[in-house]
Amino acid sequence: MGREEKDNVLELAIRRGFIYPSYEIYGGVSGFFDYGPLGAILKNKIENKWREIFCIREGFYEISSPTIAPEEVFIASGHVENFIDPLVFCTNCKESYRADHLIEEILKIDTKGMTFEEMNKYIEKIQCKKCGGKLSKINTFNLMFKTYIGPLNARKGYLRPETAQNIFIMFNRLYEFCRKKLPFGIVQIGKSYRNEISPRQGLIRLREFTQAELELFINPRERKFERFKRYENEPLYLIDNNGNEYKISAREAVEKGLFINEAFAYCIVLTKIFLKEIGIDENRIRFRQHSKEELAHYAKDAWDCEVYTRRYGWIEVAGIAYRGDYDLKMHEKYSGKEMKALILYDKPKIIKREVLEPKLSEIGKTFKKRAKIILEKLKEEKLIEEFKRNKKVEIEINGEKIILDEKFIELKVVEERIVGEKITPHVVEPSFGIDRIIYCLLDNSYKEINGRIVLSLKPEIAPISVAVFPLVDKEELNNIALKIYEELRNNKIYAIYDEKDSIGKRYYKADEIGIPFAITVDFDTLKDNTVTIRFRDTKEQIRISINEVVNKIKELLNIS
RNA sequence: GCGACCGUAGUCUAGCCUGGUAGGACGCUGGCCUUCCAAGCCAGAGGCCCGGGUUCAAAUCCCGGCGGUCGCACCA
Repeated sequence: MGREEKDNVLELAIRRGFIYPSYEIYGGVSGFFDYGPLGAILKNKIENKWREIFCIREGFYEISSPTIAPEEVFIASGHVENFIDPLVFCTNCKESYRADHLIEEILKIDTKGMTFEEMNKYIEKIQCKKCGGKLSKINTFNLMFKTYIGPLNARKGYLRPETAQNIFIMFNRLYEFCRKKLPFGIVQIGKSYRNEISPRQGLIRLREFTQAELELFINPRERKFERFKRYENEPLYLIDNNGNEYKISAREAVEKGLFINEAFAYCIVLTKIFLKEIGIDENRIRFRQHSKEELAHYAKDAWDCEVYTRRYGWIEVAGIAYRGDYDLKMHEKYSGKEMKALILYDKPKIIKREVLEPKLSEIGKTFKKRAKIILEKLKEEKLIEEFKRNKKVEIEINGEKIILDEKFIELKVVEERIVGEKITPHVVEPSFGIDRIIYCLLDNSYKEINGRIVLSLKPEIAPISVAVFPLVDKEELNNIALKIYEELRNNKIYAIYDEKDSIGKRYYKADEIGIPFAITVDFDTLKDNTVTIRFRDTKEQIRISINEVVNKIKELLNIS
């Protein structure tokens, strides 16, 4: 895995302006990074590629929400309660442990649902694994950033630890927008915040990071998912939670029961397709199922998408979670607002039913204030049989017996049309860590060829698309090169111009930041109005007329 | 959060042990040279992570903080 070698990729990324450690002049703060000039373009291109796939091609709509939310949101979502680590440390040697893990390991007691006070009692029976010392009581540490909304008597709030909650909260609005039909999906790209205990490894673990998430709302009774068909043959590299490896198609994985349904498999495949399309080698992409212990508090099943990197081995860049109905149910409970979808039957069900219909005017006149209670009681089904037998019913209110005969009620047969059933949709959630993906992409693209560093980013993803150079720094060449440079930019193509140093040096520097094409104006240009286009990966050149340059570049970049 | 190691220009690094205020290389800026694949010439700018202590004097020794790497733990 090459753990000892230094991180050339990170070094290049910082040196050439992709990323910088944040707040450097004040000593830096771990877990935060700035995107520099090239990194910001790269990030935008990757996010737009994601949009291209999820929004344009797959047809899911994007929303954009605040990153601060009132406390209630995360009480309901379970993050206030579950997004914490119950830590204990040894009062002697300072070693720290997860309390729940320790209890399960040493005492073999299931800690699920246990309060911290209960855990504390068990912890008293345990000594430090390392030195036998006394363990402290549980220290809790919530990984969410806390804040206050407004001045005086402010409402408590948190910076969101995931973008997903906003979509769940807006479910009714979004369900309405999507014309009340399942399945439907909503996406969001935005910042999330987690106050990690020890952020490390550059872009891999950040305290503020960008997520791209899809919340796909489905009917849990449907195993099928219409759009899955077009992707079912995609080959996948899978590792299930027993450690079994599979290299099979998505369809086969569904048939083997590895995935809960086709919608889940569809999200797995989309994840792979996205990574492939931004330029990650598909042989470096695998999916690993979470073990029971790894599962988040909301997840019924989850698979991580991992990409292989030279520096860190396999790292998680996306997670596909089956959140079931957890979130909608929780928000329904805490907000008191119904959050359900109506599933229509093929044909409305028509149910014939006998009811005792009260004659309201008679009951009201006779029983006055007691009428309301009487009407409630009349809904009891057993009274129907009694009425059929005796043509009257006897009910009791506060110890008083009341007899109701045909003067007050009549037996009727009513027809009820039931068009469908309300259910809580289930959610499949692919969630992407954009920053990690950027790191993996840089790692995947980084090549050293005979001492030459080449960042072989796909042309459409590379931050700068074209470099324009005069072969040597001569005014007559520079002027032509500058004109081409200008024209490219006017055609919405990211380009740079450089006249310094030898041509070889300029090619080298362009290769290092992944510029796929270099246009060179040479002395032949003065004679016949042609220039060369040099290709980064092969160093080959073609010669074309200046007039064709923009169109040729557009063609190479795959834009029309 | 614990432990180990570490922190010198944009990058890599010499100097630290044996205190006397920094030297190189690449990069950067300007100039020269240069007719296709970085490292030819000249000139220039730029640095001891922060704070405190010891000392006549601290990049150097001590303490604390911040940051980094690795291991443990954690990573929804």
